[in-house]
Amino acid sequence: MSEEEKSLREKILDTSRHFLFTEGYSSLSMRKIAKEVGASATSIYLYFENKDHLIHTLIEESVEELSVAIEESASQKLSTIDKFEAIIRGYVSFAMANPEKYQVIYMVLSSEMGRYPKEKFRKVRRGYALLESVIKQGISEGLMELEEPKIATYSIWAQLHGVISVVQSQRLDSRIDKNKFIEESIEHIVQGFLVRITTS
Amino acid sequence: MSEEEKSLREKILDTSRHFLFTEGYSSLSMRKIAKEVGASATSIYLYFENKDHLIHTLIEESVEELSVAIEESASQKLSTIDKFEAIIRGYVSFAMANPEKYQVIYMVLSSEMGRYPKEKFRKVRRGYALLESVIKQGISEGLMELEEPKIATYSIWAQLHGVISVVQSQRLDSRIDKNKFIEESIEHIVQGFLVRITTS
Amino acid sequence: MSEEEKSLREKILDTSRHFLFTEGYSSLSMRKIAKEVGASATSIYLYFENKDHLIHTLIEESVEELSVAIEESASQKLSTIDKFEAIIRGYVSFAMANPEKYQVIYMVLSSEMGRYPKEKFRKVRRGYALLESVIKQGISEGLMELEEPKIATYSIWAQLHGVISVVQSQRLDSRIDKNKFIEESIEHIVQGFLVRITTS
Amino acid sequence: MSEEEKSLREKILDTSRHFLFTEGYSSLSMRKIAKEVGASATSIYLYFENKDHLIHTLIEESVEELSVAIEESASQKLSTIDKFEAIIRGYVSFAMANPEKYQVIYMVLSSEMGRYPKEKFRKVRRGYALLESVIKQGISEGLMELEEPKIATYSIWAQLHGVISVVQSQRLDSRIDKNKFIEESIEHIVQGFLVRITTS
DNA sequence: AATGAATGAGTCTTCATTCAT
DNA sequence: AATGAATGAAGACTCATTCAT
Repeated sequence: MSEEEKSLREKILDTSRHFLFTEGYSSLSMRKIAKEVGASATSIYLYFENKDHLIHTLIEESVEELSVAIEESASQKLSTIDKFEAIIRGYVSFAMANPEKYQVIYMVLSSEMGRYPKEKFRKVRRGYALLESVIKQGISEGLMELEEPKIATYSIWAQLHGVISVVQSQRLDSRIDKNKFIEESIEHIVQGFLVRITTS
Repeated sequence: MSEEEKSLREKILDTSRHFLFTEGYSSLSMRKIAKEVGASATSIYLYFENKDHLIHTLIEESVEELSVAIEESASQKLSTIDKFEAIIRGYVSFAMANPEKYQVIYMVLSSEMGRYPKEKFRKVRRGYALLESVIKQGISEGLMELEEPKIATYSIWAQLHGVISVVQSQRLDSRIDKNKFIEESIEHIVQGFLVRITTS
Repeated sequence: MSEEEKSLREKILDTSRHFLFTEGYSSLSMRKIAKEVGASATSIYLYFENKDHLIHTLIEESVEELSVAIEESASQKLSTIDKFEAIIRGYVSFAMANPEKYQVIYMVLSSEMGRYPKEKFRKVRRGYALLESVIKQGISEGLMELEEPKIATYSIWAQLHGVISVVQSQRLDSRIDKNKFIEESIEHIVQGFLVRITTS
Repeated sequence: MSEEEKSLREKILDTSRHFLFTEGYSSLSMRKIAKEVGASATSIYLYFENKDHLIHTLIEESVEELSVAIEESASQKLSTIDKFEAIIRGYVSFAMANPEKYQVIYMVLSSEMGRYPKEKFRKVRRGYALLESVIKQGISEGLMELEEPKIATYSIWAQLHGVISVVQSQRLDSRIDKNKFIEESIEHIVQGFLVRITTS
């Protein structure tokens, strides 16, 4: 019973996420989802109050998974510098391994769907908070020289997002190797924040 | 007469761009546009063959303006390092001064609207090409130490886009000052690509 | 329940057929049909994929009914000459008893709607084939003297159609009695194909 | 001046007739016509009050031409039997030589466009009247044995129309040669009306 | 737990026609 | 003689959602 139930719910979420990824918000339709999962359109309403709730659930789950991924990645490291990199790489790895889930987080939040309840954003903050604390630690250890750790946190996030989204939206020049592009971008971003005495 | 004429076409473009910015592609409708400009929906078809053409025009114009902005910004500088920074700042300045036009370029190109004619993308490349050439010059002058200028070009672009889009989509923490955020981000991005012999 | 259900589909078909007959293909509209049957335009799409499918269903059903009518009419006769006449009269009787269904078959097939799937025409051939076989039999029995039975078959069909369509499209002189006109026309057509040794 | 004028008017008529023939009444549009003739849609209204008037003109002209063709054809013959056949062949020849003009007469008159002013039909009668008078003559000469010449007239007309329309609407089996089909049909139709003592 | 029937509002687009020039 | 601008009405079709079962 609850098995079957969960199964359909899951199928609906997966299908919705996939459509969102491949065809965009504007052509996401309850009927298409229903058809794809092999149920009636009405059935979707048994699990989700309406289209917005369905999408909100999608976002929520993705955000949660991303947060967990980052936390796990960081928890395996000991030194501050390793944690710093682990968070960054954890973020990118999640995005590349789960493009559909990653995209859902950003795609839908923009202008298309402003009604996403603000309180639910708390969860998103978990990741930011973790990175910020590591950066603060890094400053105190002299690894970085930053006046505003909060700004640095958001800036790193933003730059990473830019890099990932360029790759995932296929705007990257076809002659460029994706992995190399990502690897080099990460290095540049990290370098941009580290104190550069190392070379001396 | 010719004043009035140009005016409606322009009004349609402005209104469309604005709706695209505030409400997204999915809720952009010919009827809404018409209502907003105070004309009948039919009238739009006097100036644009259909919805796609209208949007393509929007994109084309924005891309063109952005390209021009970057080129002008760079042309006023002499040294390579100044040109490098001028391109970056020209890009960001355009984006911040014309958020709607900037967003149009990226928003609509994603999955929602894949049918944008590939040939028209040539124009977009103009900016990339300029930055790439400056980077190559920078390498030859020993300012940067990069193996793949093309990757660097795209990486910078991507990072800048990430920073701008975070600000424009209002995902930035409300306690952070936008201008400061942008300024610091630019500095970090630039630093990430320059040779750091300075400190030695 | 299942009564009501079948009813709406049927009502849609009947109404469509009637509109097609009275106002022609060009002014047949989903909205009008919906209004007439007392349902929303959307509801039509519950029973028919689109306008074309609706019309195709109409054609298919009419063709089928006509075929059956002809076959039944012929099957009740024994001699070749009787079968020959029975087919002709069966055709005409069906057309006169079901003018709307008859017209649907021809009206819509013309240039207005070329996209009727070719394979579905097989059914139409059933009637032709039957008449052709009877004519061949008639030739072998010396009743008719024809070199090309296939041409004769189509010619009879065409002439009958001309006669019926003149009547049904109300192009007949108002002073002429319809039934008499049809009766005499049939006789002339039949005479045109029989060997005229009788009088000798 | 009147040269140019007539030229555009003529072009409009020709184009309309052609569209009517190739695409049917439902997709005949003032704008398409205008585009095709290289004028503005508005210009059509300089020559024709509205769409209906345009089509009526089309019909009127075709009817007139057909009438003339039949009359000419008949006037060259002396004997009644020759006149009889000449009318029939004149009708068919006109139809086959001017399919677009022929189709206009029948296509549009049916249900699609019932509003064609009844009085204008007088002209159509000219052809009927001629055939009827020849048939009456034929009866008095003992060539035909018919009680109702008016019915015979209409019946011949109807049969011929059936034959022609089957050919022109491409409903004829592709294995049948058109000319042979028409020739044989005419012969059968004629035979159906002649007294058959001749063979004895 | 699941669905078939139904719909009002909305989508883009086309049409014949008018009006001022 | 000719036209560009404009529009109200209508076209087919899609959508999210509700309701009774």
